[in-house]
Amino acid sequence: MAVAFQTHDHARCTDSAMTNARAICAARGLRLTPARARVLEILLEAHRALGAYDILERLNAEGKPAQPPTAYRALDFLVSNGLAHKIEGQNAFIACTHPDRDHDAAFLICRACHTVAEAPRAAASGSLGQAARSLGFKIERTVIEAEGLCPRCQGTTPPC
Amino acid sequence: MAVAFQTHDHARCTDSAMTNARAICAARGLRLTPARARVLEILLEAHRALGAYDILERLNAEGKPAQPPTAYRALDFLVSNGLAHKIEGQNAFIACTHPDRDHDAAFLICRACHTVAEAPRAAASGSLGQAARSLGFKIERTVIEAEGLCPRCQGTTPPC
DNA sequence: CGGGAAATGTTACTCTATAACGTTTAAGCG
DNA sequence: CGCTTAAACGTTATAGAGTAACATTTCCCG
Ligand SMILES: [Zn+2]
Ligand SMILES: [Zn+2]
Ligand SMILES: [Zn+2]
Ligand SMILES: [Zn+2]
Repeated sequence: MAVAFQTHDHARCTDSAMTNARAICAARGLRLTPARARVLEILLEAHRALGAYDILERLNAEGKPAQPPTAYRALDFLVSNGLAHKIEGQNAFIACTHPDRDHDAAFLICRACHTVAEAPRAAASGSLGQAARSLGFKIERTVIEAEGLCPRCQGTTPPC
Repeated sequence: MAVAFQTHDHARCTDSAMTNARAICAARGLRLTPARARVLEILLEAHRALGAYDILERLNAEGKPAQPPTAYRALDFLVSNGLAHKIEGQNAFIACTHPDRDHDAAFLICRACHTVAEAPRAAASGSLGQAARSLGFKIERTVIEAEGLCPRCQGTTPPC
């Protein structure tokens, strides 16, 4: 975990993540189309959060002129299937580092180098500070938001 | 705490919050100007997160034509001084329910009625789930983001 | 092969947020 | 009190993020 904070063989890191993503999609009957795969690659290469328009720029730089919906559709797919996450505090997206299952996650985001480490959700269920401390990460600001149903709305509202 | 989930005398609730805000600003030498006070009132009355443009609409409805910077400046002031918070997951703002000090906070947001309860940061340092359970809130999705300095960037980067 | 659903392309638009600059207001001081 | 100066505000324009709507293509499945 938190490989992002260590120097590592990043080409390998990206490759194995792509292979893993393909396997996951195959297993679940999901279509990792070229457009979606390319966006995931872009996210994996960056190893940090990218805005939808950053991704668009990269796509356009490759000769394929793309409009916003192209990027957002791919991102929606990746996020809904747990292959990427949205960093709400930055309106940006990042590839998931352990996409075994649909999951919420907790993030440690460096404001200096912009590296993002994803902590398994369990670490944050307990104390986020603990996870940070064990990584040597110094927290300056947190965004903690839980969405769901309040006591009054339970039972009176459809589950989705 | 979490008064938002209970029916309560909301006029009183709003009044006392405004009085409190005035006292805090006086004590800290901050200027709670009419524009800022009005935005805070609007937030308090709503008792839920409002977008900057929702606030603008209300301001304009009162005969004072206002442009975006007017709302954003007031919101920036309120947020930097701990009198309001930004809900990143919704690009929206909410009045703080216990603005004794500058603080991060954790939020429980009902997706049905949009009520927002602010849990003291301490509750989330431990387990957010625990705080939610004790309120009867059913969590469906969480946004947990910590910003700060990663091990590599500490010492090499100015503190602000 | 054909029918239908999923995915894409394309255009236009909405919502969110800030830059930049000039004017007003008001706190602080001799 | 009148002066200085910084903070606050008004205004215009523009940047950045996200979506609606509809036509077209792709591809799965029978
Ligand atoms: Zn890597
Ligand atoms: Zn993940
Ligand atoms: Zn608060
Ligand atoms: Zn509710």
